[in-house]
Amino acid sequence: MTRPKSPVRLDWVDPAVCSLEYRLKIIGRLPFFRHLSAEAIAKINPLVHDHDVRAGERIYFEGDDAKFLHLVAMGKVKLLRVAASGREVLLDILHGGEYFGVLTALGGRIYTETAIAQTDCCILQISSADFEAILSEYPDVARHALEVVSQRLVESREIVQQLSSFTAEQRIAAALLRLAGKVGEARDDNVLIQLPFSRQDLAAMTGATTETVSRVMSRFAEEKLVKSGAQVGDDREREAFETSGGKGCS
Amino acid sequence: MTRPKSPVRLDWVDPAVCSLEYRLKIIGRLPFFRHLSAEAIAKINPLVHDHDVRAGERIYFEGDDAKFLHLVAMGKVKLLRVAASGREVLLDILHGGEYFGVLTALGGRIYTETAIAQTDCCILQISSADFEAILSEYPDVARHALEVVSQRLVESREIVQQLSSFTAEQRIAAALLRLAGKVGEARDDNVLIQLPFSRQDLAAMTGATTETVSRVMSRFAEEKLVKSGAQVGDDREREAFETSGGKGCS
DNA sequence: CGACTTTTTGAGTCTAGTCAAAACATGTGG
DNA sequence: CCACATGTTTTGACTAGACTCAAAAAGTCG
Repeated sequence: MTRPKSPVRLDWVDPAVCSLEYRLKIIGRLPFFRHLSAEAIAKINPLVHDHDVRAGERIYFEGDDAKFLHLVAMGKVKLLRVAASGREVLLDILHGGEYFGVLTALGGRIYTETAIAQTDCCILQISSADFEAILSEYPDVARHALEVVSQRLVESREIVQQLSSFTAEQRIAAALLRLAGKVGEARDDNVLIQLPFSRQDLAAMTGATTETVSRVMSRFAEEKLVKSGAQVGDDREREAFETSGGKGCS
Repeated sequence: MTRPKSPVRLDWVDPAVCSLEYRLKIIGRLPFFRHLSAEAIAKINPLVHDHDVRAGERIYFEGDDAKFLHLVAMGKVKLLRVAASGREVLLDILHGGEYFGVLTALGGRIYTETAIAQTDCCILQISSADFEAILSEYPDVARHALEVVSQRLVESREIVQQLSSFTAEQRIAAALLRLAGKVGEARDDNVLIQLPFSRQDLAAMTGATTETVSRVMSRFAEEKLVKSGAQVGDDREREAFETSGGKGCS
């Protein structure tokens, strides 16, 4: 276990949340299924297996047989790949309602990245075969999924552009803004990113080294652009932005 | 016009190819529609507008209103984004049967990248509204599209990993292998990439400068890993691989 | 042939990586 | 509660890979 346990559980998973009584509500709120009728949700419900995962645990490994489609019911999950050099590359951080695993379901494929619980999580799993059946029965699900995946492709290409054309400083700024937009909570005139998120994670997200991230973050802190740390009682790690614009962070 | 016209048209678009008589056949071969019945294709046919584009011409610009879904019937199209710094980033090179434009159709979005004909092309276009209608009428189209987009997401993330963890040399090698896999033609014990493809293009594809690409390619040529040039009469530009494995190109 | 573009090569510089050590946290057991 | 072990972050000095600038060489086309 490389990550120390947080002093406070940000996303404490109350066992009751994943109990049967709440599942219909959670499933019905997922982007994939939100548009479906209550009866349809009830029919899908028994196909969904829920699974509690503790922070730091692997949900699956790159290369494993892709038997399930996964949906984050609660908590945060990170997707990463490990290069031959041993370098970890953080591809995405997922939270409530987002899918991961494989949508290229036809044919038994393998996972192309590793999924790790960033916080304690509740994960919903649907077998590839069952998801195929759902797609056949409710064609609109495929259209919603198409929307979600297309959006993700656009984001991934945005990252490709940033990796190709930004300096380390710009990439780190862009990554923080991305996180702020995704998991940030508005706080007066700044944004709080409440995540157990190390310099290593940020380095893996920006194609930089931890040392470089540390130096850049120190510079940002000096310029009063961000604050970070496990401050203010309850928060494990936070980044608070004051001005945006600066440093040409597109 | 930054690119000189090629002495030989690699993908000369015979006007007849895009004539009515051939359209049904072409449309029926697209991955999106391949599985449909002849009658379905015939019904879709009138919704498809074909459009000849000369090498170097812009098909649309980043930021334009996304009114159409595009499909490459013939030729090669490159997708790129231009960073604030002016740096071009080449995101993908598309060929026969591949889509481009926007699949996040619901709601009038804009194109997130610029599309330029790399060779003379024949492009099929379907308006967003018509494509929506097709998705409703033939739900399997959405599933096939889902498959295609998911695959593209996996590829994009592969590139993210490479940009994050590879040296310039490795990125260039990986890009060549990617091109070889996609548009390469087997040739005895090597692969021919028959494309009008400048050092600039390769630089934009790998997040390197033209100078670095030139130096690396010279080194590869020295080691007899690749040959390149407008040699052998008809070919405008070619990369021929002998050994693969080398240099840790994953 | 001569204008133009692309590619190659060279020299100098700088960003970010590497290696190493100190400072800081966090959690444990005496 | 303190001292220690473990892991993370910060700082510093050095290095190197890739960029910039500049000019020559090679190709392309009218």
